[in-house]
Amino acid sequence: MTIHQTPSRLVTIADVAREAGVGESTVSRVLRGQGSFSKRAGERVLEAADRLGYVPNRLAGSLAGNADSAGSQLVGVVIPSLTNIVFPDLLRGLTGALDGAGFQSVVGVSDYDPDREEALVAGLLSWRPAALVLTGLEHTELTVTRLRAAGIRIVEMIDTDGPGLDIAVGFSNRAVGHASARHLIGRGYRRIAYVGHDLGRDLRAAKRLAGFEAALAESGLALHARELVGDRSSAASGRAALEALMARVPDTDAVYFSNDDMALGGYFACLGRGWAVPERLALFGCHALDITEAMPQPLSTMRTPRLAIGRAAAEALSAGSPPGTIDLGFELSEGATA
Amino acid sequence: MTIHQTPSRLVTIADVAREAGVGESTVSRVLRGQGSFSKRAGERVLEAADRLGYVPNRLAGSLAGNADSAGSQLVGVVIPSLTNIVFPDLLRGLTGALDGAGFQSVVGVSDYDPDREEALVAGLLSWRPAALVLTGLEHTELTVTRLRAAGIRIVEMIDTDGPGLDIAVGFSNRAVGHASARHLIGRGYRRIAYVGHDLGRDLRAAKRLAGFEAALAESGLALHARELVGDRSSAASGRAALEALMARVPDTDAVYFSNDDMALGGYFACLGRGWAVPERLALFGCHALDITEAMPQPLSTMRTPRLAIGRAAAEALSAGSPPGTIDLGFELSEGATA
DNA sequence: TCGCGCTTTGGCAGCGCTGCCAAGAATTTC
DNA sequence: GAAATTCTTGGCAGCGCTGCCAAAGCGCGA
Repeated sequence: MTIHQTPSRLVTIADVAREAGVGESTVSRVLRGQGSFSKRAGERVLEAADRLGYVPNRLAGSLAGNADSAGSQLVGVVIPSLTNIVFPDLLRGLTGALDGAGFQSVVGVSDYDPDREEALVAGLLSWRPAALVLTGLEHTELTVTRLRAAGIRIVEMIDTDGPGLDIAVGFSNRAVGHASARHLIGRGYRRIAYVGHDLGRDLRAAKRLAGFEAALAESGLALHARELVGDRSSAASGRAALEALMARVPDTDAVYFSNDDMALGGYFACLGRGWAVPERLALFGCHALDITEAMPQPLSTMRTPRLAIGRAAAEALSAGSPPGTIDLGFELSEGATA
Repeated sequence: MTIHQTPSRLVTIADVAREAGVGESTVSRVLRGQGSFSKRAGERVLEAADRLGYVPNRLAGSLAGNADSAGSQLVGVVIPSLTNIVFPDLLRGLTGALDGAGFQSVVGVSDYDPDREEALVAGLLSWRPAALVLTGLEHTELTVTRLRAAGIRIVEMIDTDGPGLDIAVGFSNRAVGHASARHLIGRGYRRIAYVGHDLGRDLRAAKRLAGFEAALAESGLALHARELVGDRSSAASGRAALEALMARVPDTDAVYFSNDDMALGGYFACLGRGWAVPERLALFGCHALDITEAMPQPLSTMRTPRLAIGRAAAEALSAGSPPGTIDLGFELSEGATA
């Protein structure tokens, strides 16, 4: 092994062409396996490229390529959070499938802030991505304008309760909330409370609650109580919120949580206080996180197809699906807590 | 609002120059706030850019810019997993700080596979990133060769047990394992078992175990038993593995888990079986995930500075820190399970 | 009014790559 | 054997931007 000096200039296609004794275009064709070239040329180029340690410069490639529209093979992704495991799951499905199709993901985290999303979208667009994948259907006016002007494919993940900009992949959060309430009502619970995190920011959770309350109303019921924590969704918040709720409204017989991690915290509160679940208090979550399946009593929750959403988003993009909504549904995970 | 046709050609700097009645260079200077230009020119350019909805093309910018080395403002990131919350945490710290410094992250997930990492690194390098951020110190030979040849800054996160390529930010996994064992020994446990996931892939977990066993050996002890699941780390795996272990070696008095989520699964197993924690069985985890702090008995574990590692990585890059290792340490989270 | 030094400005050559085109080589057809 | 067809190939323009340079504009003292 030789001492390696940082080369003053990286190897370019011209270097490879010289080394292989062919023209630049030939190198380009061989390296992309496109167009026609002789076997001999192919071998020489590949050999030369290896010998020089050539790494193509996609920046240049994308710039030169089809300059009209989607130049690059980058896909911009904006998710609201990495804390809530829901979004890493989405990301996993997305990047997994995107990788397979030869795309790279540029990721931004908006922290549930529309203005932050706006800034991220602007930044991402400057890389001339082939497409942009966002979370949710709500965006600032400027964001929408920019997205329209960019003339690229847009995917909005996780929410199908409303018109999308281009392709929407997800499920109806309203329907999830509605079905959750139906389940609790069916089980005979009547004094049902809600425990959630900041609704102003997490609009999907707000939609679930709206669907939930609608179902209650259909049965002549109303939310027995609600306890909101300003914080982001977490087990600790769920635990604290449930304890606060029960101190305030002790005759509550079931609780609907904004999220499984909140519900897990609630379960911990019950364990700590010795409240029998579901006899004393029933718990119902959302999303069916892996963790809640390992609980002594598996959590009653709604399984949402997070991985599949990410994958479907990627597939819709690489397949060039027409605009529209792809509803992947959800499924009751019966569990043993409600 | 007018009907918006996808423009056949996106607005370029030349369009802005024409609209503003100035030269291209002036537009470039104004837009980047670099070099000198008159107030008047500045205003006209900004106005024109807004009017046309100009979005700079960073592809072109990076290509033209300082072509010698770190052209772009992209930073490549490779993490092994998004399932294990440890990595989203790293990513969060990283992207947060990187955003602040004007970088965008291109993310790849290697799934703990060195060959996959190799492919991802090759792919990321083709975007001529300003730097690359990897996880762990172990890479294929070809990966190392390519990284060296790229002549860019490299950060390796989370592991400081060995020589890094450039900048390493993290903590000593060996030391974590060692300290965990010291704690258990100090508490009087002697029949200590290990429950973990696939060690061949998660090399950091393997290093922790090595440190753990070394500490045991220093006290004249050895691992009482070990139970490995081929699966990835999860609460369900932890639960199943602990039950299998206890069926096999029932006199175990403490268990060291590869990870907090495995430990949480173990805790659930204890709850289900009615094993008193820590009297019948002590549990010790790793990483101090948020969730485990909300448990009725907080998990005894090691708090690792995941967010800080991501942040420190970003800062080392933007500050142009010299090569070397940044050890952020770790901290015992005493909890109540061991 | 002129000349000097400073600020401001526009033109132009690339950055590395791909698409297009036309020329040359190889192959086939009659 | 000549013409027609196909396959290979290299040259060159240009993607949108920035850096460099020289020219133009400006302020001010002599």
